[in-house]
Amino acid sequence: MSKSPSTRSRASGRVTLSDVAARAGVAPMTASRAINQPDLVSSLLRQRVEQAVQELGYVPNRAARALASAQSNVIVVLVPSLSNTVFTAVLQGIQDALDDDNYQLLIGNTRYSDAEEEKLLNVYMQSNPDGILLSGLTHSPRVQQMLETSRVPVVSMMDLSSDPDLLCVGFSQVEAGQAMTRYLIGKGKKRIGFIGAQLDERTLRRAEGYRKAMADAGLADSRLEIMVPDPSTIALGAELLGRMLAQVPDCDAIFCCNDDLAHGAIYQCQRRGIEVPGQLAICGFNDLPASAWMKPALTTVGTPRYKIGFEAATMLRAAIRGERPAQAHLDLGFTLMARESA
Amino acid sequence: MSKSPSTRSRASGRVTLSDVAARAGVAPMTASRAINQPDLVSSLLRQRVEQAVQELGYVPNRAARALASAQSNVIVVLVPSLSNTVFTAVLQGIQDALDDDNYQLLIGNTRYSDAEEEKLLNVYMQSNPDGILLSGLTHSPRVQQMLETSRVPVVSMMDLSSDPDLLCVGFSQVEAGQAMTRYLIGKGKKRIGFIGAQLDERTLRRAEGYRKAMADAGLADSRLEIMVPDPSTIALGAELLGRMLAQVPDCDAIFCCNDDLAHGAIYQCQRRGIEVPGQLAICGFNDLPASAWMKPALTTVGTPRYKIGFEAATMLRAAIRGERPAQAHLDLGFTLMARESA
DNA sequence: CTGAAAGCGCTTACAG
DNA sequence: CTGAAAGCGCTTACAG
Repeated sequence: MSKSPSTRSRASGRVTLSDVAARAGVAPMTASRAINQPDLVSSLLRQRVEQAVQELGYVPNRAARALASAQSNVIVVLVPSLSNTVFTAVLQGIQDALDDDNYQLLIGNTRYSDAEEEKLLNVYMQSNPDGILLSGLTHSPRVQQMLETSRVPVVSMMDLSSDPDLLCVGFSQVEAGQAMTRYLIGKGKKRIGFIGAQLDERTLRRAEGYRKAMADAGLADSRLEIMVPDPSTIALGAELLGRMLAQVPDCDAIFCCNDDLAHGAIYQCQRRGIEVPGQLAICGFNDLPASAWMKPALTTVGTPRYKIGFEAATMLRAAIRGERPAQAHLDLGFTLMARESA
Repeated sequence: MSKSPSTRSRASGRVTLSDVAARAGVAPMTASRAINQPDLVSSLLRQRVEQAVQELGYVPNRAARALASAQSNVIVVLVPSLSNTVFTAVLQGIQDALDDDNYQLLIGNTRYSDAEEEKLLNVYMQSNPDGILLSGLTHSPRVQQMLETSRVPVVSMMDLSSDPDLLCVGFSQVEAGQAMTRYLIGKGKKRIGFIGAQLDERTLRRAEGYRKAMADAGLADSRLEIMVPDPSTIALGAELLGRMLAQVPDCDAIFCCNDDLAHGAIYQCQRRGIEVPGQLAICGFNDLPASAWMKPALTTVGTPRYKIGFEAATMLRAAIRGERPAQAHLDLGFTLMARESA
């Protein structure tokens, strides 16, 4: 195995490429090639190396490889939440797109905090990533600076940027918010409330779309908006429904910024004996699995989250190879799912 | 900055510790200490180094550090799913427990597959992890062998092992399945069906508990069990409810191996006009957020998933430091949540 | 408290 | 197709 450790040895005791080479009777360089570029090695030596790898149980040291090659094969992914299935679907898409590429995913959970994002990126930059996938378009100045000076390829997920130089994959959150609001207006609703939580970028954009549509229809009224920074949960949806009805008793529809809130609002209506959509229409955003099944089935906006992850990772991979994507902004659209609740 | 690259230079162009040292007028070793063990450096030199770090925007190279120190500061976490909130809660607990420890989490999604787990572990072992967190107790022989030969500390999450040498944090899935079944029996139910999907380790153990309780009560009947390998979803729960009623028309209760299935079963009952729990009692497992809110509120088993992650990471951290935990098997228990549906 | 030397385990860049 | 030399950017292990 390894040379017997001298007094000053710092050897880890693990099997190294040199051990494999020695056993196979070749130079380390040849062993390296036999493993990483087998076509460049004669089949005889390749077999001897492969056998030595098996016999010794050789595991390559990724740190050494990264250091020598100046290539980490690491891709950093930053998402605001791991408990929100929207982002776990995005992650699934990313993993599927990168499946056989030997990339190592460094997944960071920013918890909807710019400061946390900055902290995570700071640490992850130490791994010298080949590429970075970010959620959303707005980031702290220091994050933007880090990204610029590092010159690492970046793809932003979820929304569409107005900056033509930025690579992004998603859909227009503003238009989606607008489309849902128009749908409610088209149903004859006049007093349409908007419930927003978390107040992340996407919620703010959806609210922007809501406001546009309401203003266009001459229905705008700031009392119809309830915006709170708390995380979106079913419990919060139930609570905010109550607050909305107290504040605007003649409210005839509520647009919840996501399905969790909408579920809570509907459950609360059931408890209070409010008929949905007869007395009050309720709709959500994202089309979670339960939405199609609950009674009444939830009217909501279907979003291509899995595909966003898949396409963003695909775009990033191309960018890492130095290719320019055909379109820097990939619009994956959204789907209004008209069901029973509105 | 860096020495001007000679013809044979392989320098990455990034700012290195030597650049910082040169700027601060100290040896690289002193710069290293000023950054990593500031107490060992005089305040004058420390300040000069800190300033150089700022001015140059130095980012340490983690690969170089790992190679030189034979310490990766990487912890590998393998979970069977990222879309199941049970495991995202576990991850949250892990992250919180490891927050300021400068560990880098390598999160692998095994997708409930032993083969995938093996593949992931194979790749992640290349990062020379300091410790490993695994879900479940059963793994492929090659995984077990990899873990043994690597001598890396491992903590298993979710269930309790019978092997005293194995570190684990969780609760008895068998006992939990048994407890829920006894609860239904105590409610006077005689024809209690069991619906299991995915057929992962935990589902099989819960089924084992169900069988024990049924046998103890003299109620065992293999036709009452429906086990399918498909992933647990609301849609599947709806479908399997139908299959169960077709197969066992006089069924008076159904124990679903998790809440997703139970939600689907309840929604299906609503569609079919079956009264829950009057005509048919339904219960689940895990107590997802929606379970307390839906009508009827779901009777289920509350599980300490966040705490499992937190405690497992804490135990692993101790093991990495070479400490033996007070108890190798940490039982965090479970809670029967008796609500409306059963 | 500070630093010169050597080494971690690989790959690059040559040369043959 | 094969290999000897040098280097990646840090830290260990000494020595002063």
